Amino acid sequence: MAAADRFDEVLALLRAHGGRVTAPRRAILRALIDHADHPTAEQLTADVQVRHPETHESTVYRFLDDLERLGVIDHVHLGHGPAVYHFADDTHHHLVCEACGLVVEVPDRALEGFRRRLRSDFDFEMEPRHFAVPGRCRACSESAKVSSG
Amino acid sequence: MAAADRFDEVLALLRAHGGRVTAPRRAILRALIDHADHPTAEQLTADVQVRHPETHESTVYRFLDDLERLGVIDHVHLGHGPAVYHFADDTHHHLVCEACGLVVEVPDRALEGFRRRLRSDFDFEMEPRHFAVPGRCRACSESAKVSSG
DNA sequence: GATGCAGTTGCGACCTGGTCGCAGTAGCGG
DNA sequence: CCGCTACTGCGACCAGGTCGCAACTGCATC
Repeated sequence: MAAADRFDEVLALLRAHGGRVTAPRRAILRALIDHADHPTAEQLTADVQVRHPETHESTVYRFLDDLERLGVIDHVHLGHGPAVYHFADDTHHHLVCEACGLVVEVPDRALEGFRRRLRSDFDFEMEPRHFAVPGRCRACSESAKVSSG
Repeated sequence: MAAADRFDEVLALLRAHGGRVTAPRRAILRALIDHADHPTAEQLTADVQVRHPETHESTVYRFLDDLERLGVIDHVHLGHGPAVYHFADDTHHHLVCEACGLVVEVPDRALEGFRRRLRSDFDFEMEPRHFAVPGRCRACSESAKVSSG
């Protein structure tokens, strides 16, 4: 989806649900779209405050909550530290290296075998959208082996 | 391992590393051993304070950190909210129902297929010891289907 | 283009979960 | 039973986020 389309589409959806389009909301949505990767609420607040320094963090949190309720975005906890946000139509999961913080995105279907196994063996429906799967990237896992061996 | 053995063994290990055995530490370790499931630091503090009300939460956190550094215990984040603690020799992983909070323990080997897949396809070594795997238990996943359909 | 009112805002207080510096206390090796 | 040093209780502090409130403003209506 083109960024301009997304911008107008989200605002239309917001209005359709009785929400109002305000200057802070435009700026926050713009910041979300402009961030290619996974921004935190703090990063988005900082981006918005470059042009609108009076914008308060609580405004950002509240609008992010609204967008999440509308199904526009999701938030993910990558580990300790703040949550990150991304558009909900971008359906992937996150692997996070606990050593260097690298985030690897994996498509949902990569989970299918494991999900089936947990379903049949443990009556559990895995859904790691809200929390990332922790571990080590190859580089960190190899350097750990070298330094400890 | 019998509880009494574990108690003495941990204290011996502590002393072997230059640590001291104090009344608060005995009480915290006792509370850890007496908890069959996965207590939070707050629960352990409360348990200890039944008999030793002067015990401070920071003492509990510090001793838990020490025990973790000694490899005696691990902490796991089950989701939002406080971390829980368990003995490190009890090597399992945690599936947590995000709806009802149910914790399912799974042995490490249940992860092997998925771990191999992530390793070969994404150069990633999954190690979900420090964060639980989120999802829904069977009951919650079925009641969600009913109420939404 | 003025009016009204509900949705939104900035602000500051507050919350949870946890950490830290400090001065005083107390293990435990000698 | 001394003395060194680890440990303790205490309170302040921190990150990340939430909430109540009074003021403001989008926007539907007239």
